[in-house]
Amino acid sequence: MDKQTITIYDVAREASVSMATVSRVVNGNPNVKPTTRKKVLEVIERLDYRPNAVARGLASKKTTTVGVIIPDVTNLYFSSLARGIDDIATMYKYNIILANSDKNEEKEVQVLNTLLAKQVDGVIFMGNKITDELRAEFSRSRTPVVLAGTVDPDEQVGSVNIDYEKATEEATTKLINNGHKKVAFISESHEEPINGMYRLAGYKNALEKASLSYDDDLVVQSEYTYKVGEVVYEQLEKAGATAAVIADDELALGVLNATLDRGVKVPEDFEIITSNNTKLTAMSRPQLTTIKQPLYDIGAVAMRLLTKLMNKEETDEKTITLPYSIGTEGTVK
Amino acid sequence: MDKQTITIYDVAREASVSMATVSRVVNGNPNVKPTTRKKVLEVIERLDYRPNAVARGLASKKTTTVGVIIPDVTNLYFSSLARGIDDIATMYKYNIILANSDKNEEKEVQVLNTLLAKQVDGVIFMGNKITDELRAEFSRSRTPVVLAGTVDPDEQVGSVNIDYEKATEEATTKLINNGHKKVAFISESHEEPINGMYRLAGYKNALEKASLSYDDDLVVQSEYTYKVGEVVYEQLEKAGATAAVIADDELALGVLNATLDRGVKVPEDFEIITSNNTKLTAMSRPQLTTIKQPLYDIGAVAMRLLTKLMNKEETDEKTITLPYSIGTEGTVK
DNA sequence: CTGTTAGCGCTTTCAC
DNA sequence: GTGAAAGCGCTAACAG
Repeated sequence: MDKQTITIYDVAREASVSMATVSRVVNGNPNVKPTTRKKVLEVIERLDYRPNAVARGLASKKTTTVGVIIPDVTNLYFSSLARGIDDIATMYKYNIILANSDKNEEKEVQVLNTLLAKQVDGVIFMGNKITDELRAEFSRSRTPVVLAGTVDPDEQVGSVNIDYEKATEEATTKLINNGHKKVAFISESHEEPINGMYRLAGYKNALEKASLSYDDDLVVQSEYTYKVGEVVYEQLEKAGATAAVIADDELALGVLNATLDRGVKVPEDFEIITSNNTKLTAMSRPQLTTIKQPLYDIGAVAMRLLTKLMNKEETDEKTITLPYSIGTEGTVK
Repeated sequence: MDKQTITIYDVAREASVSMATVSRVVNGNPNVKPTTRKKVLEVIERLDYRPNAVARGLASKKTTTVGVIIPDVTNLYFSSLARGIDDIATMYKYNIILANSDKNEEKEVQVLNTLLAKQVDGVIFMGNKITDELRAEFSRSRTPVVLAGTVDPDEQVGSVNIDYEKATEEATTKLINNGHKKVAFISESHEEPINGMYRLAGYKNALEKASLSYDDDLVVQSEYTYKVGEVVYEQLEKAGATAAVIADDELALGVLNATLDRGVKVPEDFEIITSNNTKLTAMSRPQLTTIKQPLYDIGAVAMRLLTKLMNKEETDEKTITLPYSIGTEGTVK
């Protein structure tokens, strides 16, 4: 039925050695006489032997694959992180099982469980809020977990982020310094720690430092989609905002275009700073100013951290904060 | 060391049945007395038993995971296909191992091999040209393969695409009908069958039907990046083009912005039709007209086809062509 | 430096 | 309807 699959045993027989020896040469174990190694290698070549990673995984209890939970691959913010993750994973000989969660708590738990059932050596999680259930699953398994672009106030697992509070404060301040008195803040639900705890706090800090009062109408919670740009802009207009810090690039672009479509001049009459530094920010006209998060690096560093955790290496710090700046992209790759 | 992992054997003992029976209830085999099933289920619950998918994979020779080779997840065209793939995969209880290839032939072969070593039940390939080496690997393994958004003239494996030739012809004709005499055609290397064989042919067909002569200067081969838009636009300007069919959305957006930055009116003085229907097309100002490929569906149908192949089901047709249209996106999701 | 021997945790005949 | 037993293909002590 299945194509005659050749096993380590076949190689051993043909090379007149034991399977242990074959295993050794396959795994690069130095304790093999060069002559023997050569002989085995020849047979492997001749028979076109390919080690079965599943069998190896069962025997060694290591699968060299890590699970990656992502809200949506078609979201440039997350796919950029994913790219960093995959590159570093490949560098360390890991593969990635990618699963979309749509930030749906039920799916997240469900997917985490199938990942663990598949014996992944580690998990990288991107999402929102770490629910209690999720946190329980994380600690129930001994599998290391790293959050990328995702924070958990209860810092039990590894994580890589930027300082959202400071970044948002800086962005807001920049707008205020540009003369805006009514700066709006738009993000998804404040239930999410990144928004509710950090970004919002940063926004408030900036207001306070500038002695501006906080106005509820200037704080809008919205889903992160391009198409709601219209609606959001109308709310901002009604509230009299002349500038906005927006937590998502697609949404920011939607607001930008809605603004332009109404003949409002950007940035002269309405100024926007967005937060995710995806390539979209460089593709709009005018270009969007953004909190320049090192997207690829967040993913890459998260994966690197995970490799350390998987190897039980000493790690100085499990909660990593990467630097950011604010500006426009000069060029996109 | 490892957390005391509980196995099927523990469950069997606790439930006073054989592991065969436990296996049966776990796998929903009907040949189990309801009472027994209930008892086993209770023990599973109590012990919090989770079947080890790796062991299952080794014993059953099925991993319920498929490999997905993608040029770059951060490319919206491909990530949209990937989303369709993952959704259908999930629906059929498969997981996806996602690997970026950068369209690099060496990486493609390398990654395919590690995927096969991991005993994936099937492979979905997105890329360019299927090199001979790749084709050899495909047929050497018994693992079913489906190409998504990728054609192989030698139709040995499954594939899902649109009719690139007809679509490009239609796009070109549309531009010609809008009064353009000098329509350019921009794509990546003509070595790629999609470009060299189909799109280019479609472009030529359109010219011919309109009795326009083919002009080499109007045919540009360029990498698919936003930033080369400038350079490409300059070539088009020099060649006197007043319109262009562009094979990639990021590139098209680059050209669009370069055009606008020069004060040229779009579409009045320069008209563009792009080809990939990514959300970028709706986010530009003006919006880009595009060949509206059903991106998500291409991925979804490819995955569905793969499930059939993996189950050795009868399939009417392994080469699937999906419909397209030409226009602008009214709204983006 | 190399071989022997147990498993890894589960599926799958084959009996009963 | 249920159990016993033989692997799946490989790693990892443990000898020698």
